[in-house]
Amino acid sequence: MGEDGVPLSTANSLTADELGSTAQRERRKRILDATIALASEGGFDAVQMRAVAEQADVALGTLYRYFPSKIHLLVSALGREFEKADAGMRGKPIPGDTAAERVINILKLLSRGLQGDPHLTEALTRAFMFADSSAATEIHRVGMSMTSMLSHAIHPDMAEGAELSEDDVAITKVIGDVWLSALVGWVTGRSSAADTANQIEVAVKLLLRD
Amino acid sequence: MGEDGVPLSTANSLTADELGSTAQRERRKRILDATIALASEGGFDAVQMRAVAEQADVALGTLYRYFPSKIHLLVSALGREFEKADAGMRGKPIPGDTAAERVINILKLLSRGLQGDPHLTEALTRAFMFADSSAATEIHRVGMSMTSMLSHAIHPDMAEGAELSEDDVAITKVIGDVWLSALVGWVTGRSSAADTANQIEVAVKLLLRD
DNA sequence: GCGCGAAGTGGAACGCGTTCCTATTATGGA
DNA sequence: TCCATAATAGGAACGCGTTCCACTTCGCGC
Repeated sequence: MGEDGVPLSTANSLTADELGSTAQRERRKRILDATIALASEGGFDAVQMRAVAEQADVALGTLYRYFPSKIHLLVSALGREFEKADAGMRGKPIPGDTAAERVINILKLLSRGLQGDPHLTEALTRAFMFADSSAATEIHRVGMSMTSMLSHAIHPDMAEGAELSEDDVAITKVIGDVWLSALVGWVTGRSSAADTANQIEVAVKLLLRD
Repeated sequence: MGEDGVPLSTANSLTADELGSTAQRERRKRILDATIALASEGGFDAVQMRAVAEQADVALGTLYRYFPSKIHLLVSALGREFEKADAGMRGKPIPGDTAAERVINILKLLSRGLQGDPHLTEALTRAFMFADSSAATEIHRVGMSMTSMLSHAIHPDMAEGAELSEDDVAITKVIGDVWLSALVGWVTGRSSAADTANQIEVAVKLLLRD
């Protein structure tokens, strides 16, 4: 469905660009800000649609016009945060002599950012895990940010639009998978932050041993 | 929490063994059967607590007495299915000359079993992803089955209670993670069954190249 | 057999995601 | 400027997970 980035016409969130008026872009921003704020305070359960609407100063119906479900809303918020993180990393060199070290460092940075706000992380991860194909567009954007950050770590001096080798793509995917699983383990209280970090480190070392 | 297998006293599902009377064990079985049946027909959404109660011929309150939430219910059902699969594999030799081949084969078997019943898989995976620490006991059992099956594939001639090397444990965990992520991707409609199979195969080959 | 506490029944009620409807307000073209 | 149309407000209503409660039945020591 939608093969390569081009979304089908299924119920999508209104993206920032296709919003005509300034007022609308601001509404959208207010909604996402409210979402992040509530998630940050109380996690997934605290992001209640009525509460988001009220805090963003929009009607419930309007909220649903912008984001067709709580999941879309949270995944979109996650996307915005990831893009922020990705943008923040671009430019700055990543510390580490080998690809493995750099990948571990970047994931640590990300994790620290996330674990510094456990409730937010819980909310966003839960949403990501629960999303179905109707949120494919939003999820794809998150995946792109992730890939971008990891490629950047593996080949720091690569040009912006350049592509990874097939093997590197495969490795990137696996690392992303492990990271996601580890995050789920942490979010669901199955493993500690230290376990999580370790789990990722072990996986990266197994995969990037050259 | 509950470090190694010994559960804390948090809200647990009533396990099969600690159920005194035969009538109770049968009630529990009826409930899990109803759960699997409903999940198999219509997936996560079709497993409605009222419907489960009715089909299992049990009052709603009783259902909640046995399983404190829909998540506990589904994860317990998943646990039963995994243990069934694990038990079914024991004894039978796994085809494949190398550890990698055997692991891939066993995962294919599992996936085929699961993908043969997409709705059921969707329901169980969703539940697993959404479970929090209060379902730690049930989740732990699923993890044990998974580990058992994978160890069996890596070292087919190993004694029952024997333990894997540290490296093998790490590899097992990573494979489990990838499998879970791939499954989530498939369940949420982000990737096809073929993609999923391929994703796992690539990961296993990356990890078990000796 | 009797009584008592635990377990089960049946159903009302509550919370939150979601849908829907009507009234009001912005917006942009003739 | 005025009007048609879309967008928003405000809020009622519905579905399903979950909780609660009054009542009945079961199991077991006396």
